[in-house]
Order: sequence, then C-alpha cells, then structure tokens
Amino acid sequence: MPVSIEPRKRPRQARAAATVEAILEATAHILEREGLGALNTNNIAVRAGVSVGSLYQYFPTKQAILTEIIRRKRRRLVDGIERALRAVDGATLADGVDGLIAATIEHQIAWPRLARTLEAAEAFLPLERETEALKQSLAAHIGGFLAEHGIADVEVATQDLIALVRGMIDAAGLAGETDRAFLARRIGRAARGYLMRSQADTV
Amino acid sequence: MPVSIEPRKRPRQARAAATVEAILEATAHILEREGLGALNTNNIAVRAGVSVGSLYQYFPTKQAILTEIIRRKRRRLVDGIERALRAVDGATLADGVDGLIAATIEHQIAWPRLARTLEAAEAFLPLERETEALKQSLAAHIGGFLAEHGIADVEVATQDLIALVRGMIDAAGLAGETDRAFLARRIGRAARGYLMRSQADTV
DNA sequence: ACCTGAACACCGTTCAAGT
DNA sequence: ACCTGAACACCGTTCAAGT
Repeated sequence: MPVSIEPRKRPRQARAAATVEAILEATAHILEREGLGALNTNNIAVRAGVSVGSLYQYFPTKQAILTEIIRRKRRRLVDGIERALRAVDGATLADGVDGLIAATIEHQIAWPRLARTLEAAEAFLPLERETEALKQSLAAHIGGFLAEHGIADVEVATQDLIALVRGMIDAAGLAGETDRAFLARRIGRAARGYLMRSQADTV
Repeated sequence: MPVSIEPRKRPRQARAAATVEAILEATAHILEREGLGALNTNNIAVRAGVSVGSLYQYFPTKQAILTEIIRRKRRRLVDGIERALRAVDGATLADGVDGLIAATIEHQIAWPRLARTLEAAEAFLPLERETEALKQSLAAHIGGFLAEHGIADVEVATQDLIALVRGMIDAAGLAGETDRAFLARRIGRAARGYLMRSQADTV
C-alpha cells in the first residue's frame, strides 16, 4: 500500500499552527546537522517540544513531514525563478541566464546539507508526479525565456541547464564555498558555452 | 555509536561467495526496480534465496551491503576514468574531455535509478572520508590532464566539470534518454564552454 | 565453514484518556 | 480543538541449533 504523505488536518488554533511549525523546524534542523540517518519521530517530537501523538495529529507518517518541507522549498524555488525572470524581462540572453543562475544559487546554497539530504529523501517519497509537474513548470518558465532568444531544442536545453546549474551549485555547497559571485561566474561560463554553441548549431 | 559498514567476514568456500554475490545482486535489483523505501533485509534474503541469518554472517548491517555496492561502483568509475585517460594521452584538450565524458556516461547511464538511489543512500552512510578520497583520486587524474593543457585553477575546474557532467548525465538518465552520442555532444558543449573561457581568463 | 529461522530490540504509528 | 504517552506492529539484528 502506498505511504500516505498528505497532511492529516489543518491546524485551526494558533498554538496548533505553532506545533506544526515547530515540527517542521525541528526536522529541518536535524536534517541539516545530523542527516537522514539520525531522523526519527521521537527525535523530532523532543526537539519540537511536543509529544509524538501531536506530531501524528498533523502528519500521518514521517514521510509526510519530509514532503511538506520539500514542497515549501520547491515553492520558494519557483517563486525565486519567476521573480528573476520578471527582473530580466527584455534583457539579453546572457544577462537573463546570469539572473537565473543567481536566483538558483540564492535558493540552493543556504543550507547545502539540508538541500542534499532532501534530494536523498525524495528516493523514499512517491513524489514522481509532483517532481514531473515542477520540471514542467520550470521548463515552461525557463524554456519560454530561452525560446524568446532563439535557442533550439528548448526542452532538452532547459533540462540540461537546470541539471548543470544544480550539479555545480550542490558540489560547491558541499565543498563549503560561500563566494556566490565566483560560483555564478563559473556556472555562467558553462551555461553560456552550452547555449552559444546550441545557437550556432541552429545556424 | 557509529554504524558498522565493513564486511563481517570473507567467504571462504565457493557457495559462500555465491551467497554474498546473491545478496548484492538482490539488493541492486530491488533498488533499481523498487527504490530505497522498499529495501529491507527480509526482502533481500528472500530474493537472494538465503536466510537473514546468512546475510548477517557477511554483512553486519543493511548499510554494509549498500556500502559494498557503492564501493564496487566507485572502483568501476575510477577504472573507467583511468582507462579513458590512457586512451587520450597526447590528445587535444577537446578530444580528452570528450573521452572523459564518454567514459562517465558509460558508467553512469546503465542503471539510472540505481545510480540515483545509491547517491541517496550515501546520506545514511558514514562514507565522507571515502568520498573525499574518491574526489581526490579523480581530481588527481583529471586535474593532471587539465593542467597539462594549461587550464587555470585546476582544483575548482575539476570539481566543476565533474559536477556538471554528473548532473547532466543523471538528469538524462532519469528522463529515459538512451542516445549516448547526443548526450555526449551536449555535455561537451558545456564543458568546452567552461574550459575555453577558463583558458581565456588566464590570458 | 556455512546455513536456518525464531526471538529480541527499536522506532514508526495508534489510541484511550486528558485539558 | 488540541495534547499526552503507553501500547502495538514491523523490521533490523542476534543467537542457539543444525549440516
């Protein structure tokens, strides 16, 4: 039987909302400091200052907690990308790509271990459909921008760009890098190299 | 207390060696088809055709089984890279990079879900030191090659190249791509774009 | 040396009782 | 409506008995 990952009920009172936030904060904290292996519901409840029973009032499974954290993070990513695209509206391809890279770095580098751990956690969660929807959404946004600038094979290009940007940011985050401008320049070189030759291919 | 991940004892008889191989094969099979969430030791034992007791004779923990699979996979990657580097000895930078990309694709794209799942599994395993050693080894090999061709900031360049190559291959694998030549060409564009501008920067 | 499977321990989840 | 924590179930691991 598929594991339930949907929140169980909405908190109606302020203290209940605080309980939910405390559970999510405790989970993120444990993931960033100790990793997935150290995460269990007792752990979470103790750090959140509530009982396990309360935890299970709002989340039917441990995986539902992880799912909520992932969904919030994804929402922030999409918001960040949308904001970046509005900001670079009418800009050149190179400037636009730089804006997208900066927005993604901003989103991904703050808690590198948490980011990596959440990606690992996805292997346990039945989120394929949502992941697909996220990709579609990013593809629509980013692909639209690329198409406006004459990039061929937009779907593949979008997949490739997202993959190389994420790969390089994750590696930098795990290596402890904090100089975002330096990282953005390197990613920009790879991305523009990819895109310029992609344009050339279409000539 | 740290989880033990070292093999418990070496098989001495042929049937024991067969048992170990069956356990590893069963684990890889479950990971590729059903993912980490479906992996448990009963599962593994049943599919391997042995009892749980036998499994625990050779592996002290479930994580030790995952560790052995990861170690074998890493060994194959290093071998493949070394072979590729010997093959492109004396070649141009562009040809050498193409050779490295092809070797990495060959290694990573065969069982894309298994590859992704193993990366996720690393979040549970105390493999930091080995992961660091692997990076050092790859950095020594690939960095040496890059340095011979006048690439600046070799350590960062190596990290970036590995990250973008892996990121793009993983994404392609999960998207179900099977055309390795097409994928190699796209990765080559990004990698050469990164490196050529990197060279230009040094002028 | 190798194998088996019932027994034990831990952690995810439930539920009866409370405010 | 929300909270608590003891009880239950499942799966990782052990161990006594077997070939």
